[in-house]
Amino acid sequence: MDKQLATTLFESLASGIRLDIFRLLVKQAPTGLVAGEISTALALPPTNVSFHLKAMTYASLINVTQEGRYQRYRANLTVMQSLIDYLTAECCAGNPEFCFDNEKVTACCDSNSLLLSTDSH
Amino acid sequence: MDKQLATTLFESLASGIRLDIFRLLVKQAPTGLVAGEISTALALPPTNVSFHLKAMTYASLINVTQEGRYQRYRANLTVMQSLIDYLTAECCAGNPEFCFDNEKVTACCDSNSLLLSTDSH
DNA sequence: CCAATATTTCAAGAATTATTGTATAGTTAA
DNA sequence: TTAACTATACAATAATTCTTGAAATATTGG
Repeated sequence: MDKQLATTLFESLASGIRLDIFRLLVKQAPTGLVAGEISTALALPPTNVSFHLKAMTYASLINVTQEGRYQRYRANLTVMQSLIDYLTAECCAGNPEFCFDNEKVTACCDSNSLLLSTDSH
Repeated sequence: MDKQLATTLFESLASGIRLDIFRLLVKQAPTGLVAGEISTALALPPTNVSFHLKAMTYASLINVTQEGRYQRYRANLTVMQSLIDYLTAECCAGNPEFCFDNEKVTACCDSNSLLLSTDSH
């Protein structure tokens, strides 16, 4: 997870519509939804949804697969986990005592040491 | 953590400059830095840094305290932790098996149950 | 008070992003 | 093949965000 990717992912999440789309797709994992279903569920014009889906796909926040005439979108939960790891590393980095309550820091850092593999921590 | 706050925070992190500022302040926690130090460290015009600092402060991603003629900025690690919790809840929500590797899911969900207090999970 | 310093506000323009209707491309089923 | 359907591409406009220099505000030290 480099800065460029992190920035792009945050950009992808920094819109009410895109956040709605992502949360909808997480709820529908692993099946996902086709574009029309997303458009209907959020009551938005198909072109607008398509615009945001394209941006989110480019950012790798979601994936798309073709199913005949449908385009099925799924949340990319792997990259989301990487983003959480990145954010956790940013937050904890050298300063766990200011990031977490005392009673929580042990649980957090234990899980971090398991979840973070490559990062220095 | 409601959607509005989450969106605002993602917006705050969705710029290379603001991400640089935040990472710089995390590294300097808990002392923080005054505006001029940030401007110098990142080699950016003071007005531009001020613009971003204002946005980040409004979003509560950072805090500011006055020290004479200086304005000292600090990373708000508490809200960052809330954001990580929110993102974790979004990511895991109902679908831990698609979010984490099998060997990691136990560690993750254990820490989540400790870290998440109000959210249904 | 005055001069120097630190930071923000303001204003203007540049750049980017968002929204929507229309048109196009691709797919399916009869 | 044709008609219906799904989704995206395109184009135009609207809206927002970014960047920067100049001016304004506030504080300190002499």
